Amino acid sequence: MPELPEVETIKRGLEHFLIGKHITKVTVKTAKSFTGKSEEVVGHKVIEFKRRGKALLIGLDGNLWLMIHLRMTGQLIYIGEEKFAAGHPDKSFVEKMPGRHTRVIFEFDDASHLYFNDQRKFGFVKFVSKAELEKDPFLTKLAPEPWELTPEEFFARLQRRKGTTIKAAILDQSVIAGVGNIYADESLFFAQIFPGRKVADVSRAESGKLLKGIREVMEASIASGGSTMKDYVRADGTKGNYLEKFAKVFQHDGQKCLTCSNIILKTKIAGRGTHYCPECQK
DNA sequence: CTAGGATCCTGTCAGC
DNA sequence: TGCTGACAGGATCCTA
Repeated sequence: MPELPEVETIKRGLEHFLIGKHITKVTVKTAKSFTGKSEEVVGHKVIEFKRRGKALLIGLDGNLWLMIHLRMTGQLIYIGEEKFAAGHPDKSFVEKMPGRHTRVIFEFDDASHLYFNDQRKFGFVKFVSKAELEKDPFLTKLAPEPWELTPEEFFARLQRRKGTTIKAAILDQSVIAGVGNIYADESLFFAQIFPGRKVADVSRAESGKLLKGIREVMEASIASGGSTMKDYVRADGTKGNYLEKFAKVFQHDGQKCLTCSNIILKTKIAGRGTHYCPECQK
């Protein structure tokens, strides 16, 4: 579930807390969730944070990296003097750690902890050298970030997927990095394009508007803090939903379109639940 | 090569 | 209440 804006939010939160700290212990509770020799992570210092698409990259001294992908249900929870939780928003944000879905635990030299939680075990932590990271198949296939793609290059990359739907095309990480199901639906609403339209029928001008939509929707989400504990817990203590801050169609099926008042529909396109306005999107 | 469906895994919810 | 199937903010693998 975490898409580019959520991972960016995590990156900004964690770099604030972790840069300069040494890792003193790594506990792998679920073998599937960790690749590499976890005992060799111990003793290394956190140097830098990067993000590529939906992948979080944590640079350690000695040219070593931790690559983390949250996939559908991953979340990262930092607990030290302060607490920071982001990723798949669920009640673990406010529960005691480790929890039922905790897969990997990192401990730091100030006794703070970072918990990698993942209900469905699709996500992972990989410990690799710089050389291995550069050869990682996910990263080598990954398209440029939305802000690094020119409209011309975006249009050209879309043409590689001419026979499929526009929604399937933008979910393809080799076309544009970081778009997932929420931002696909939201950006297609922004661009007034029906998600099931064939790529071949999307004009150059429309693809330009779509790229603009992807950027703007993601920027709005990042500005609001992605999905974090802050969004999950409202000031009055009730459960929040960060989607309400920016989503106009995602999970709005049955509700009125904010633009035209027609009812937002939900269907299945590209194998995914797809929300759209039948009046605004053609 | 492309497109689309199955698959990995666990939990929740709607409908009998 | 208990069961069953569908579905869930991802990416890869397999088949046609």
